[in-house]
Amino acid sequence: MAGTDLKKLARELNLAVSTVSRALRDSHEISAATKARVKALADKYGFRPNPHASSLRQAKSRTIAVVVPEIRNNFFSQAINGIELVAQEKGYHVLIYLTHENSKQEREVVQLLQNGRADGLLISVTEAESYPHLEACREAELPIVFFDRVVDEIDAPRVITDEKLLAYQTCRRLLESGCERIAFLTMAGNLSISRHRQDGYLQALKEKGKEHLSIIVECSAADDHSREQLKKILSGPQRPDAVFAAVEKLAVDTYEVCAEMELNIPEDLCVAGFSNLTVASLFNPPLTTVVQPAYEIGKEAAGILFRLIEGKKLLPGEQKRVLPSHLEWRRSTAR
Amino acid sequence: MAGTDLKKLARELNLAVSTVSRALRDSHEISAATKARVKALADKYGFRPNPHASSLRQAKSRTIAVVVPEIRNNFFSQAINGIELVAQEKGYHVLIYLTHENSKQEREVVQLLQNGRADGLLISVTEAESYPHLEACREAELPIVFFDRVVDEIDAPRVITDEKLLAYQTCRRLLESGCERIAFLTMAGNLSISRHRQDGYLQALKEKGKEHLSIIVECSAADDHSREQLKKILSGPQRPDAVFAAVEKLAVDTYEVCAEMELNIPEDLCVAGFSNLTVASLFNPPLTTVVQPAYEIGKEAAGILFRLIEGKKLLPGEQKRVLPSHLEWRRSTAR
DNA sequence: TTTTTTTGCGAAAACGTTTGCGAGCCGATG
DNA sequence: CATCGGCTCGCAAACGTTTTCGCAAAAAAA
Repeated sequence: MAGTDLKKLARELNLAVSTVSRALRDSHEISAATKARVKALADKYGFRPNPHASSLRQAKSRTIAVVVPEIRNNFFSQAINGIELVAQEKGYHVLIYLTHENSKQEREVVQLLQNGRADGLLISVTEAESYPHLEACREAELPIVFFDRVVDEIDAPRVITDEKLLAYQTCRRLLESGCERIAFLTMAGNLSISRHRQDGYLQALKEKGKEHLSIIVECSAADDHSREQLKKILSGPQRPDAVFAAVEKLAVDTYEVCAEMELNIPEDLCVAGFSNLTVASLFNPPLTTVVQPAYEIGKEAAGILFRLIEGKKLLPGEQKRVLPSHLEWRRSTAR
Repeated sequence: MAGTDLKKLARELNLAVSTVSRALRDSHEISAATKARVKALADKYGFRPNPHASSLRQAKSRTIAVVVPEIRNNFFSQAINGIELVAQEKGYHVLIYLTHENSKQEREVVQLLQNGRADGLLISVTEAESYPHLEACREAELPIVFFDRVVDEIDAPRVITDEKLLAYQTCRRLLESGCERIAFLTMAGNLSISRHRQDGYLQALKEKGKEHLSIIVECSAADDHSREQLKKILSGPQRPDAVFAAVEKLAVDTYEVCAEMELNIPEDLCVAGFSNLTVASLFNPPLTTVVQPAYEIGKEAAGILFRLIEGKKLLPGEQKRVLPSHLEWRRSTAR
């Protein structure tokens, strides 16, 4: 019922408000008999303590916030799935904020969390020159855990993947199967993930002595821009014979551009990329992907955040957790 | 800063707490001069009013809750995208709850919202015999708006699509292009969307006088079960020559089962289905889909919810809003 | 001038919980 | 018998806002 509060219960039971409160929270200083009486009535009315009053009094919200660039992205939606699972187990609530790759929005949103709205923050950052809002969280003693897109300068636990390794392995295999000119497609790029993946790409080239053949294509977040970029590259004089996409969207864009330009994958162009598309194997041709354990990342990050919130010591490996991705080699890279 | 509250500001400015509060909220009874003084200091400290105190006092949380069966589903993640956009514009926060198609969880989660944690609820329900928790919301005067999966018995605004029409059109076109035995794949079924889509399917069959050839396959939510079901149907004596999937997952399952059974789409089996996969055109073969305007549904539903929250009158069409889907006819249904 | 209105601000009560402390009561212990 | 300690429970103070009311002083009207 809407209008039930402790006062009403207390009146009806001839008890003090404090007694009712304690009874409901199973305090040891309340007799079993009254506990039963209280709980019975509370049940009857379907009483739920007002969360704002509780949060105000206890200075904790039983709520965590998740900030991600976007949600129409399998990686993030899977991660959120993991996060929500853990949160629900813990009896916590989950606030979601989307920044749409806009660092100003990210700043504003994070500011809103400072004053107790959330007990902790899980964030996959968007690109920016600096992150004062995250520093502010540290000062406000709001626990943060990064996942996937981290910022190195800020001292907070992070859950990431061995992306550099997998970028390296993927590119090496491309080279070994005969690709000569691999283009690396990346989002505008000072992001941790872009850097790491690019490092892996370059390492593979270097190892094969083909560093001078590197082609790095920076695509902006704008929808059409990346396709225009791609078209230019693919119709240029020295067309690459493979592309390695740092993010899912760019792999998909490549397929679309190839269709438009009537290029055949993999004959004319091998395509591989980081992606959590569960349907990559249904593509024409099936798309070679590096898939990250998004769900596990979410669970892991949430788990660490809760340990922080509960003031527990972090386990040795938890300050920087690296989860293994894996490579699904499919026909889009068959030479 | 963490420890800034009205009291601190008031002390430092030689003002009363109430004056500071009013100044920050641009009350007309505060002079421009003091407003400026107050705001300057508040800015300096980066003061944010404690949301729990505000919510407690004002009996509103500036938060809405979104309850969906799952998030690893393009329809829902796109819808959430739209919802979040509107909410952020309005300065509202968004709580997310996943029910994983579990009606008990849905009930529990919705109970938690009763006591002011959220000012409104956007829900796409999971199947259940009854929905007492939603009735309770109405009694608690918590505004609800349904989207996509609605429950007819409950009197609340709903945003849906013309799914029956599109199911009908799709099946008709399948029949007209020569399919004889169309199987309708659906999730366990008393859900509004299942019923409506099935109605469209049956209507098409009836119109062509083939109602007796209907094949309705109820697949459970369990992952493997639906594939087993499919295999049985497709290896039976009277194999269907087309399937129409009521939900995305079943269309994908069909592709996988066909691959396993070495059935060719569309030669051996036409496939179509409701789906918001943006990459359906990249499938092998490109998948014919009925795509719903998920993003717009989210925006629309959120808009209506806010009108409810703000106590405004609903516009005539808003009690039941039907948005148009559209059919993307592709090679998976080419005969 | 006096009266009324307006302007700007302060004191204090609320919102619904949780919690420190103290009070009464009981049985047990000295 | 006096004291003590353990059980239950009530009183009241918090938590940080918002808001009602009231009160002066200044401005306007008389």
